[in-house]
Amino acid sequence: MKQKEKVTIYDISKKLNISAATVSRALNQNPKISEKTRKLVAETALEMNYKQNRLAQALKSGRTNNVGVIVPYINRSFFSSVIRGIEEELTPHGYHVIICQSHEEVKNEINQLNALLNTQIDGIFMSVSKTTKNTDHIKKALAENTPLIFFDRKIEVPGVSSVVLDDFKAGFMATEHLIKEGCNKIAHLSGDINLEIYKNRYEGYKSALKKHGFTPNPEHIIQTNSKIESGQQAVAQLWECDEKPDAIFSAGDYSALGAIQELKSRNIRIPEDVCVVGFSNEPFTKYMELPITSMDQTPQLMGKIAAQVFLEQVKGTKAVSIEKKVVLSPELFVRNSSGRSILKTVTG
Amino acid sequence: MKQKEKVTIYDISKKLNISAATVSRALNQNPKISEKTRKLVAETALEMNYKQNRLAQALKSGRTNNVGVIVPYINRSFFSSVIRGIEEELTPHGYHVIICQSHEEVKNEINQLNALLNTQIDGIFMSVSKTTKNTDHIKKALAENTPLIFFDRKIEVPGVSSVVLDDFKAGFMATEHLIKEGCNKIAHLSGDINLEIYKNRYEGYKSALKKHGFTPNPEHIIQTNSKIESGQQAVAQLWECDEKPDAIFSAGDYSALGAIQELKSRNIRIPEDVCVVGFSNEPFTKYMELPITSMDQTPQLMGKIAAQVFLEQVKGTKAVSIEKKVVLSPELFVRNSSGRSILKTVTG
DNA sequence: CTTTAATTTGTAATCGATTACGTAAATAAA
DNA sequence: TTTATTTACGTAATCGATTACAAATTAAAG
Repeated sequence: MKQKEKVTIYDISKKLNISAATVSRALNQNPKISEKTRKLVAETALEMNYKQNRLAQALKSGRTNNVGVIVPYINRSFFSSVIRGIEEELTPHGYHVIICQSHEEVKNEINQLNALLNTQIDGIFMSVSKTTKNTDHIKKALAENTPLIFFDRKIEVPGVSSVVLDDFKAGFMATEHLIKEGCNKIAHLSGDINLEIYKNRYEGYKSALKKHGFTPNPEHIIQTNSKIESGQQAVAQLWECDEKPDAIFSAGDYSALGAIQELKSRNIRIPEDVCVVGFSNEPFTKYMELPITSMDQTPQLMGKIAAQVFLEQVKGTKAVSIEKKVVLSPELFVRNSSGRSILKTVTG
Repeated sequence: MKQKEKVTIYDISKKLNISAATVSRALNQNPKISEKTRKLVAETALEMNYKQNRLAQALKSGRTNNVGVIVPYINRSFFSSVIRGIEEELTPHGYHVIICQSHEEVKNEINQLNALLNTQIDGIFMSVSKTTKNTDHIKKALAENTPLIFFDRKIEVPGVSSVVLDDFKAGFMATEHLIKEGCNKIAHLSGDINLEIYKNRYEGYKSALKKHGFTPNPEHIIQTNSKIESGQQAVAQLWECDEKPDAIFSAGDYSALGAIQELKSRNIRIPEDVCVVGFSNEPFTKYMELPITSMDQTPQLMGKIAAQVFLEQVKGTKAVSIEKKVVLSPELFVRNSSGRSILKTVTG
């Protein structure tokens, strides 16, 4: 098999009897090179099939044009969509996206982060794992002066930019929507309160109740994970209460789905008896025969904006640490699982 | 802000008054280094917080420990799951995964491929775009001696390994399943026949019909894209035919979903009047109230195996080009959209 | 106590591109 | 024509790690 015949600027310089420095400058559009030489070099490079060795360049410049993304799992609609957004925004700028999974384990998160730093990455995007409490590894990245941007799931670390959803508002909107549909005993299936996002959704929920003069019933707040079964169990538990809910606001679509399944198996009508609202606008929510109302997080936009924040950061003066906090507005897609007033499915 | 204080082997060598070569050897477990020195270096490296500069190492060795993955879109359940498999298999070996999207455009595919080759990637995994016909860009990668592995969607190029589903068998199985459910006028919603996968599914379909003594009705073969609307239109078109189908085997889950929606709107009962089988086992298929029978492609396994093929390839003698063709078996998940005989949903 | 062999470490080149500094050539000014 | 300026290009160091080759040290053998 033919060896990789790597053509270098030295090969070009030999062929043209000029110095490698001149070749380098010509290729980099350095103004101190005559038009004649520049053209000659460009042509020769083309015909010799020269390809710049980005490793050498990276070693010299300290920039790799690679960024890393750390997410719990990449095959979740939300995360893969964010990554798509990042990729599409950065590719035109010559960046490549390296992906890593933490599997929701802070241990993996630390390993992946260190591995990325070690690879001389130009920046890191991350959504912290559920088990992340300590921020030492993040501060370390910061100490190495590597731009770090949180998206969706963040943790408070001074100097770190973030792009997140307004989860408080989202929780508020979802709850208020249910109130306007005539519900007044709204249960909440929360996620892990250790994560800011779930905490904020919960706070938004409480705030909406308060605004409309309702008091949250502690029995109606149930912590779930993002699994279907967990939603089923939650309903089973809720229907043990003295006061049965007439609506469920779930902080996740899968638990909302499970809740709906359990409600149906109990012959409870949706949305007539109980309204259900999910969260994330997972693709499946709109495909159901009973399409599920859900909160959209605009993941692809989130990725694009995170990428833009990164680009600003690397363009700016290195000496100054920019901390930018972007908060995206959620969008509620009202569908049949809660839209008592709508006649036709909004598939938006 | 504090500058990146990069500790190099020279810093260690100065501190210990030994040569950088010795430091390098000590850190690399070179046997020609005395135990005493090795330990001393290891300790000093640790306390100085030394981190190997992988760029320098990569430049010297020619290996970056990065691999590239090119897929049409990363936020498709199938592709993101394959990527997850690749990532999980390669991370323990010190590799990082760089992802690129082709957006189903061969132009982008070529750009991304070249960009990856330029980055001195150690290997490339790819699923070709629908518009890929010419293989010059792929041969170029091969000429540069970069391991290339196709997964799912491949194109015949000598010397390229591949990991694919047995789509013929899948098409055959799906069709035979429908025949066994008592259907004898089975329509097929095909994908783009330019892609081998769809061609093979179609061939498998025809072969199953033939085996059981049926002749395919050309009017019952409809080319769709993988969109819901396309499935709806297909049903509309099929129900214009003189002979209405009593089953639909769709080469994609979204078109199957569209077909089901359209059938329902025409008050056609599923599975009593018409059975429907989809393809890919997208998450939503099992969440529907009428869960959809679908063919599972074991994407995560596909990714893992593709990664293993890659590892074998880089371990083997560089001089020899290994061409390995792995074919995975599909698995049919029979659900209510076609399982006339099953009582309860198989959610598997 | 030499001589030889085995260990351990140092020197310097290398990977490929970039760039500060310096010089030769070309042009403008005197 | 001579001097001053530009303009264009070359020399060599640099990024950080690896490694062929050589040298120095130690151990073994005679």
